[in-house]
Amino acid sequence: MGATDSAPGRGRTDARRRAHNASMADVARVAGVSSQTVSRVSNGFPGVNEETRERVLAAMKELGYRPNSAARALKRGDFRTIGVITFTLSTTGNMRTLEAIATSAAQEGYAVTLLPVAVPTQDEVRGAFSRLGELAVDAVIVIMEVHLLDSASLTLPPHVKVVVADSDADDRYAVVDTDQAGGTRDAVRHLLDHGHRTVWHLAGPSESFAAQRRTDAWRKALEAAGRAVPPLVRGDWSADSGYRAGLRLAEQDDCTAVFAANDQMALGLLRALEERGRKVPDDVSVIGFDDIPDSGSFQPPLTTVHQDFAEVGRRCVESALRQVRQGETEPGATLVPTRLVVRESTGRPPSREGRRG
Amino acid sequence: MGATDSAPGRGRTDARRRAHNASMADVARVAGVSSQTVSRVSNGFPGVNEETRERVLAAMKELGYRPNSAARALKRGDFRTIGVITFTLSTTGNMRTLEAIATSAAQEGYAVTLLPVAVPTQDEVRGAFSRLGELAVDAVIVIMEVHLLDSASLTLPPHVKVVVADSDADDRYAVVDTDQAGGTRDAVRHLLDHGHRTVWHLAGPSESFAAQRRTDAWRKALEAAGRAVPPLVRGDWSADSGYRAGLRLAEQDDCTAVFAANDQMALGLLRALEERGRKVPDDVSVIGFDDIPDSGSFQPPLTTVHQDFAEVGRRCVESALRQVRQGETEPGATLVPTRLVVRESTGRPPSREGRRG
DNA sequence: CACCGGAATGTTTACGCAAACATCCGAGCA
DNA sequence: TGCTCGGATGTTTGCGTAAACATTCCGGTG
Repeated sequence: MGATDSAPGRGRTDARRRAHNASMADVARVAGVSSQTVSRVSNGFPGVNEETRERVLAAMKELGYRPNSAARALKRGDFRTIGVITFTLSTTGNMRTLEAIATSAAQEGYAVTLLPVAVPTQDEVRGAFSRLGELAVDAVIVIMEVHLLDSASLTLPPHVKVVVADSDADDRYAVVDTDQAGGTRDAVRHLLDHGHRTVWHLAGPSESFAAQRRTDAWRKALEAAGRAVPPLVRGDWSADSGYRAGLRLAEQDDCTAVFAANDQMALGLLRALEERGRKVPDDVSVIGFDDIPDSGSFQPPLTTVHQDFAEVGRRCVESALRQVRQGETEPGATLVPTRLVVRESTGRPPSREGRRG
Repeated sequence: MGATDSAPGRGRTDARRRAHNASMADVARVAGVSSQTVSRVSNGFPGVNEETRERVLAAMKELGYRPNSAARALKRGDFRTIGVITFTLSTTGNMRTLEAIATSAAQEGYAVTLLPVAVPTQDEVRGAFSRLGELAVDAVIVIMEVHLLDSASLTLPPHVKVVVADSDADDRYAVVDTDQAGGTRDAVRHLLDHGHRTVWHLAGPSESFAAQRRTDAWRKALEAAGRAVPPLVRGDWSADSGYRAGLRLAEQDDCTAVFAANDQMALGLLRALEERGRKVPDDVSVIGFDDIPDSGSFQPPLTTVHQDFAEVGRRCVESALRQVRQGETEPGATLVPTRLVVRESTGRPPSREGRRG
């Protein structure tokens, strides 16, 4: 019953964290100015005498003043924050993109908040989108297959701007994507140029748009070159699925070149081929996609298509902020180019005799 | 003049986003109650007639009402947000930890905002910490070597709670760490149990505390078993550094077992040994640390120490929220156990003849 | 029948900031 | 001298919410 802390029953109003950061009013008092002047200094606005400004700055420093972002957001109507919706971070690509987003955003004075989606179902995604309304963000970047949210019932707060990374181009949104088709074309041509008659394809899961586009581009590149299109082999992005597919491919002795839709599957593929006694690149050439950091250490080092995730992230932020600042959405796609990284897993096909009818 | 409201030069006061989300007042008007009642419904407080509550809920739905988090934060004095400070996301561990943090936080109704630090220097880190004050977070989780911020000059807003993940135990903060020592001990014992006379160690960079602890534990485990402690070989976590170290290790024919401080270096090591004709596991056993997803697809599949990053993330959030809720810091370390995953890269040493003096 | 107690609901207020508007003051000019 | 003009600064106001406090209305009670 005793007044432990200070006055009894003082009825701490609101903020139980009293002893907290100094407010503008505190600074104003110390500096002997009005809080409005403090505000001007704090925001670097003109119209403050140099001498006054310094007095205010000194007071700020003395009190350890930090603007309260909640009050700012409430007053200004924006949060200086970008949300990132993602299903999983466990792919190199998503992660690197996220990292670039965070860095670029930070440079612009924006924070990044993560909105993880537990299961990639429409409901979950829709849930994430609707939570958005109360989630203190000015824009969202979606790193995820967007067909998950193509339902028309999707309602998201009208002021939240959306950018979609690395996914299908829904024309309602701004999309930033790697040039999947270009990268694939380069990969296929690289193999054909080495003399392979055709190129097999270890595709990613059919639900993935990125996988779909690589597959389409692969088929198109072969057709354009007048080559036969071998049957499709599918994996699920994992090294293990690549291994399993590799066991099957090792049986096809007319298979001299494989384009794997990502590096991890290529890793499994290499192991399967090795196990089955098919030498890479002497018997079979293998090319991947992504250029994950380890791919130079595969056995043999993997030739692959480098994706510039950092650039993707950067452009996502760029587009998001442009939309926020202009106050209007900006649908349309941006393509980030890829680069072929030639290492040791590709070479000429084995000489012809013995195969063929 | 003018005065219509949409007159030219209307000077929209504050929030230029007028047509925005409905506010409590709007809901109150529609439901025919006071905004306070709306607040009570919104927060699930008692003392509202069931019938009234439903009327309010209906109004909310009709208007698509979403509480404004800025106003909430301002009023309540907390942000329901956890910040994560990290240097890079490009290691599997950091990334998986981050993912678990985001998921756990979401379950508790907390958002996660990312605070990337460009360069891991003290100044940068200190900068990140001081920005924290205005950065709308109630707690921070640091995924980073803390010795970067051991400077006493580090001042962070007094109300922000700190949890340090996977790093050294500074007794000012709560620390959640993987049981590096235990995992290392298991790895070394596993090899010794297979009959190896001693175990070499491919260490991580000396700046890393995690690396340091693995090295210490490795040495201690060997000493405890009365074995010789071979010279230390150092890498920098990358597969490539593992490869380079592997080339050197391949020269040591008394080296029959290597404990690599992470899986990526083990990957490079495997390649180097393979290239030099040293069979794994017949000539040399290799064991890693981390159990990254691909390690089961290495050649051969890698025996390694599994780290439960998800659990680390979860406990970080747990500790952070406990601190936030109790309003006081809670220094002390928590250890998350590891698990040995035995695959095919470890076995008995080759028979002795031919070696030895 | 005046009164009490408590549930349901309403009114006031303040959170920290910044836009809008108001004021003050000295320099320049007729 | 009286006036305007513009830079420097102060005052008022409101953003959306929720705590604190006030009011209303009810059945039950002495």
